[in-house]
Amino acid sequence: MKDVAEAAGVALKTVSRVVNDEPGVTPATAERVSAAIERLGYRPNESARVLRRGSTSSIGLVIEDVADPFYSVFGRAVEEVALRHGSLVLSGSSGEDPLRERELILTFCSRRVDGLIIVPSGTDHDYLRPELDAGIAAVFADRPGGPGTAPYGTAYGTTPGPGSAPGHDPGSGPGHDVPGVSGGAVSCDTVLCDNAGGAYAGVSHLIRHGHRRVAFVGDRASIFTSGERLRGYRRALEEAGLPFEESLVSTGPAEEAGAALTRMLSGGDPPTAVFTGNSRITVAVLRAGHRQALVGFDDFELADLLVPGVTVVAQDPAGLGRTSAELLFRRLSGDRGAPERIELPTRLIPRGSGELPP
Amino acid sequence: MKDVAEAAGVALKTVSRVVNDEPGVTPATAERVSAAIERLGYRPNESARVLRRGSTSSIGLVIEDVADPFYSVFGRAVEEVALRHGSLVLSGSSGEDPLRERELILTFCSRRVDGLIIVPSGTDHDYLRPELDAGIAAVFADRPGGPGTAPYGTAYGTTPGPGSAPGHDPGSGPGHDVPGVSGGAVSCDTVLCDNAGGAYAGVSHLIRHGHRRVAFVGDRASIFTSGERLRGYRRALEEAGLPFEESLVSTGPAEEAGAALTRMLSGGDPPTAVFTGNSRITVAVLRAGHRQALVGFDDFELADLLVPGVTVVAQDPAGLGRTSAELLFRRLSGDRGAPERIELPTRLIPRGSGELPP
DNA sequence: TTGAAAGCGCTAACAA
DNA sequence: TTGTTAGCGCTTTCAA
Repeated sequence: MKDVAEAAGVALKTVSRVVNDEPGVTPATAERVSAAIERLGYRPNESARVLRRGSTSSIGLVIEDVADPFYSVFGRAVEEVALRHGSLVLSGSSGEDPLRERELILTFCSRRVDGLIIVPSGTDHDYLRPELDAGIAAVFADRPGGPGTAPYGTAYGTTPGPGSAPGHDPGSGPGHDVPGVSGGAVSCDTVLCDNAGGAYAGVSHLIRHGHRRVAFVGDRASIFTSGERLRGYRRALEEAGLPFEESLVSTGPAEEAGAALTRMLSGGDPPTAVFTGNSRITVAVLRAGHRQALVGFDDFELADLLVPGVTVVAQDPAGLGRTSAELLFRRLSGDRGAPERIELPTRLIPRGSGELPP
Repeated sequence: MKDVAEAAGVALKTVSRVVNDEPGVTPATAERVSAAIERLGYRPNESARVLRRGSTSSIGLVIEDVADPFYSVFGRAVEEVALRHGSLVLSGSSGEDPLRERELILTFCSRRVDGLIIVPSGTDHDYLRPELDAGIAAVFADRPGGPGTAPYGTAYGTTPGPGSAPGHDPGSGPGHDVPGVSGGAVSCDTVLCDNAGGAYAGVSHLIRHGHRRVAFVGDRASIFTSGERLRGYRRALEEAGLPFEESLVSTGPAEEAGAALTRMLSGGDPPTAVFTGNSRITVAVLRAGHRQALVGFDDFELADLLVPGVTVVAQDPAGLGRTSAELLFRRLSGDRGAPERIELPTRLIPRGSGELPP
C-alpha cells in the first residue's frame, strides 16, 4: 500500500479511499492510484483490514459431512446467501463428533467469523457462551443446540416445540429417552425441519393404503431428528388405533438397517410396510433387497428411477440453508429480538413404493 | 490479551508464549496465565496473528458447485488433508462462470490464503500471475488451468499429455476444437483424471460386447474433460476399425442429452449402445427412458440398484482431492521442483447395462 | 525465565 | 479534496 501511495504520489489514506470506493477523491487522482495498483499487482491485506475494522465478513459453517448430499446442498444455499451479503464461508465437517465440532467452532471463533451456522452433533454447547457474549451470532440448523446457550438477553425457556402434525404428544415415549427432544432449553436461533410431522404424514400414508403393521427403521435414537421422526411414527399409529410394538422398531446406524429389517421380516407376523428414518437407511434397506411397501424420510437422487419409484417425505435442504443464513444475517445486521425457532414443512412425494398394497 | 496479562500479573509476551506453547515459561506462571485465559474467555485474534506472522494457515478451494456429489466428495478429501496440516478451508462455488471464479480467487488471495486448489472453469488464468509471484501456491484439479500461469521459475512448455490408454493421438479431431486440450501451456501443478483413457476403456468395453454403432453423448465440447473423453471415444473406434460418425456424437448441456439421444435412435441405422460423458448426462439419458446398452463416465450413487445396473467408468473424486491437497501442502512446505502433472487412473465397473448385447 | 518496544498493513478520526 | 497520526492485537527482536 505504501508502494502504491508512493508510485501514485499520494498519501496512504487516498489509496485506502480508492480501494474502498470512498467518496472524496478526484477522478484523476483515483485513476492514478488505480493504475499504480494495477501495475504493482497490489492486493489489500484482508487481515489488516479485519484487525482494524473488527468485522471479518465471513461466517463459519459446521456440518456433519461436507460430502453428504443433504448437507452439501444445504451448504451451497448458505454460500449463496453469504455471497449476497458479501461474506465468505469457512466450512468444516464435524463428522458427528462433538469434540471435533467444538474444536472447529472455536477455531472459527479465533478467526473472528461474524457468525456461525451449526448443525450440532453434540448436545452441550455451553462452551459457546463466551463467544456469544463476545457478540458472535449463531444459528443452529437441522437440530437444536444443547442446553446452556442463551444469547440476546432473552431466555427462551423450555418450549416443547409442538410440531405441525395434529395432536403431537409432547412427552417422548418410554424406552426411547431422546436427550434434548422435549424440555431442552434451546435459546439460540434454530431452524428445523418438521421431522415429527413429516414422519407422521409418511406413516399415515402407508396406513391409508391398508397397512396395519408398519415397521420403523431409523437411525440411532440419540440423534435428535431420529427421535422426532419416531415420535411422528408413534403418533400416526396411535391416531389409527394401531398398537406400538417394540419388535417393529429398529434404531441404529445405517449399516445395520438392512439386517434389522431382515430380522423383522423373518419373525412371526412380519410387517407389510416399512418407514425408513433417513435416506442412508432407505438406501441400505433397498440394497439389502427389500421390496415391500416403503416410505422413506428424505428425498434422494434417482428415487424416481428405481422400480418401483420410492415414495419419500422430502425435506428442503436448500430452504433450510437459506433460512438459516438469512436469519443469521438478520442478526448480524442488528436484530436483537427473541431467539426464533423456525420449522420448515416437509412434502410427501408418492412414487409407487408407498402405494403398494399389503 | 492485555487483560489476561494484567489478570495474571505478567507481560504480554508471556501470555503469547503460553498461548503458542513456546518454551521458557515456568509451569506455575503458565498455570496462572491459563487460568486467566479460561476465566476471561480469551481467544487469540487470528487476524492479528496472521498480520504479524504472514501465514494464514488456510487454503482456498474453488470448485464448480459445492453441492455436486463429485465435487463435494472432492472437497471433503481436501478438507481432510488440510485438517492434518492444521489448515482451514475457504471454499466457494464458481458455477462454471469464469468471472465468478476469478472474483472468488482474488477474494481468497486478499484473505492471504497460503494456497489455492482450483477446478478451473475459465481458460485464462493470467490474472493469477501477481498472486503466484507473491508466493501463493496453486494447484489445478480436474482440469488444467489456462495459459499464462508459470510459477516456480521452471516453465513447463507445451506438453501434449499422452494419457494412459495405448496409442493416443495428440491432435484433437477436426470439428472439435477444444481449447487447452493439446498444446496448451499449463505450468501450475495439475492433477487430472485419465479422461481419455477412461473413455477409451468404456467404449472398448461396449465394442467387445459386440456393438459396432456406439453413440457418444457428452457435455459441451468447450469443457476440457468432455474433449478428452471424446478423444478416448475416437481412439477406441479407430482401434476397432470402426468409422467415426458425426451423427452418433452429441455434445451439449445435460438437459439436452435425452432429446439428442432420442433423435439418434429414431434416425436410420441407429446406435445399439451409448457412451455417456458424465453422470449428469447418464442420469438424463436414463430419465429420458433409454434402456439400451450403456456405459457412463463417472460413478454415481444407486447405479447398482437400477435395473439393469449401470456400468460405469469410475473416477476417484476423493483421490483427486487428496492428491491435489497433498501436492499443495508439499509446495507450501517449500518444494520448488518443476510443476507436476498427475493423471489418476479410472476403473471400469461392470454392472449389467454395459454388457447387454446389441 | 521474563519483559519492553517496535511494527505487521490497514482504517478511523481528525487536520489542513 | 487530501494528508497525518494513532492504534487494532499480536509476534519478533532484543534486553534484563
